[in-house]
Amino acid sequence: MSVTMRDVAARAGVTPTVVSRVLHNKATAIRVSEATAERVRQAAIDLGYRVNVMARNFRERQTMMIGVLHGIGFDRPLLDKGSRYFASLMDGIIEGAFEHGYSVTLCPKLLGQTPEDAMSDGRFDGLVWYSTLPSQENREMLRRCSVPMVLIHTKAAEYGNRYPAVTCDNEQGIGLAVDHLISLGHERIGFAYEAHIPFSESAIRAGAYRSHMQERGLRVTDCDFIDAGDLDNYLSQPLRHTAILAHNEGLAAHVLRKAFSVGISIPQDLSVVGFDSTGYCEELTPKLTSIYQPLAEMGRGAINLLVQSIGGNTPNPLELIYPCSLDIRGSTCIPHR
Amino acid sequence: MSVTMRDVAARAGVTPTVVSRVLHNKATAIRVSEATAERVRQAAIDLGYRVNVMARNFRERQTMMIGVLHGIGFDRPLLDKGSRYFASLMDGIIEGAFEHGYSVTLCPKLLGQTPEDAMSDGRFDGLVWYSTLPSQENREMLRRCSVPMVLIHTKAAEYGNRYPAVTCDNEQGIGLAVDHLISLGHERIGFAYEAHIPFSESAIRAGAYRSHMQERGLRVTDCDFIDAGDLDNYLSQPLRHTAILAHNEGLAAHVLRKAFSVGISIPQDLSVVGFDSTGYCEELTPKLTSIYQPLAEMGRGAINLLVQSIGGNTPNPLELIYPCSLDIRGSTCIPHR
DNA sequence: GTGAAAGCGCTAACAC
DNA sequence: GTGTTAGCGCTTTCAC
Repeated sequence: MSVTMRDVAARAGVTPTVVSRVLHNKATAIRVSEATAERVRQAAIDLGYRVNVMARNFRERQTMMIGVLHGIGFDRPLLDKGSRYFASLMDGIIEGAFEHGYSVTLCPKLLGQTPEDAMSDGRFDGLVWYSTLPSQENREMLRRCSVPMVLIHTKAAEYGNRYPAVTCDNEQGIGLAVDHLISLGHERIGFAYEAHIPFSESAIRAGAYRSHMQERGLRVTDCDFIDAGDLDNYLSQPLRHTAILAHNEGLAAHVLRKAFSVGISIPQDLSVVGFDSTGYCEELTPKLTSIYQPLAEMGRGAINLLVQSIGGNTPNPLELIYPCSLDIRGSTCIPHR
Repeated sequence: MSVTMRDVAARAGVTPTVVSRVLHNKATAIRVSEATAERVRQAAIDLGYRVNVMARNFRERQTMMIGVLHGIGFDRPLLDKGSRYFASLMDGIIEGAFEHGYSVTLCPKLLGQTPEDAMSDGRFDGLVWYSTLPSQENREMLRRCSVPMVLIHTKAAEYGNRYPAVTCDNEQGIGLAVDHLISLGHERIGFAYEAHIPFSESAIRAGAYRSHMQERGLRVTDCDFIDAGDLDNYLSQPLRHTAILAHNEGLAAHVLRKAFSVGISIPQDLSVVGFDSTGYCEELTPKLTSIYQPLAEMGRGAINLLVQSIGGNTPNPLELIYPCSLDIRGSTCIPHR
């Protein structure tokens, strides 16, 4: 049916071996005469020959494909609404991968019958894991996986330093936000998060908030942690805080909406700071002041580490930590009282 | 190195053939005794056997992969800023593909050395093409491509009805928007688009605007078409229109921003209607009234057609046209004069 | 410089 | 029910 090397070889009056050498630019290294090479090339063009990538992948045991386990443990869809978190990361990943000659496959669900199949069946040369849920099941899945992998938004230590990992500097980022609010004059600052979902970064951010507040001489009690599920209730009572720091931009946006619906003015009545700071923050009303983590760059950084792993090298460094900055927009101001 | 069928066969005391049959659930069809089957399964588990997907793909000549040529001819990145057009489509495509057992690979650039390689080298069982630029180069590339393909946002006729295609009903959508504006009392309605980019849909929408206006007894002249590049200039002069219809939501958002920067109030001074109506419109200020095309569903629909093609069937229908609706938000109101 | 031969792991005719 | 055999298209020793 389709044109193979055999056909090209026949037409050029050589063997498939030679064709292989010519078509992969090994002709000079493994000595093929220029005349022969030219004949082979011409034959390939005449016949409209194309390598069969699958045959080559099979033979070479590499696919030049990177799988992105995106959205494992999340409700889909992920790109078309709300926070641009995944979108930003994906842009960086796709770009980084293509620079190294890899293409990127999105896996909203796991491929294959079982988790192990999914990931270690030769389909991908490497994997990007960015489920942020450190469940026992995930841990088990990763343990069984024999393919190079990079973790995003997880500390390498969390999985025994067996995989390279990329995070932002959550502590520093939270510090920027707390200091910003304090410098505006806020003292009663709450932290909003989704208590029932054990995001590992969320816990880190919560901890950073607590310790940074205390360093600044501000008391933190359990009442200062606001669960996303309680937001309605929280906002319907007299406000306990003059500012809220949310663990990500999606939740911050949620606070904005809820506040609007019950007549609380942002930022006059309540300052709000988010985390992530993608284009989404620009689109909200008011525009959301947010801790910026360079997601696209983190995606590219993750690919760099992964490519090292795939090449058989120990990624260096094993962990890439990106500093955050603070994008001050319209959702924060000095407190009214 | 890794465990193969041979190993499993040896351990179970059978041949690879039997293993293949058992592990692909053909055991009953091709009669394998339950006892043997069980032994094989156990051996596979004991050994931690996993199919080598590449070997299978090679052998079976199918990869269960769909390639999405996204962003060909566009500046990257595409997901993290601005319109959610691509994001919405991708969500539908990914979801649709997974329902059929396919995974989705994103190709911001073409793979391989030449365009033909890129697409017909056995890597993908099918392709989604959603470059919206009907350039000669694209046309040539598609002509050479021997892999099943589906076009999004292009009429099948534009490529000789050789590929199934998915679009929205642009004429009907534009009609909804024009009628909405007319019913509010607008008569001077302009159409904004990017004149230098030959989006095929853009031209269709422009044509639909013209004819629908005329049907409603409103005159359209060349002055009613506003080029994106001229927006600054256009908005700095006395407004020629009371409403602007933009060819997509990205450009509509641009109008919103420009208007804001020169002190034109939307919608009081100028009503604005976009096209697409993704989550992006909700996030803008004011929220953007927009013609809705069901992008995620269109993505799924495209995959359905593609899967039919891959299966060797002529997609039926060859063309899927989705009706639009109108999402009225805050960027339109009655004209002041 | 070029070719012959073997084999990657899997599947499917076709025996028996 | 199970095994034998051949081969998908490619690359890579190793020989000449």
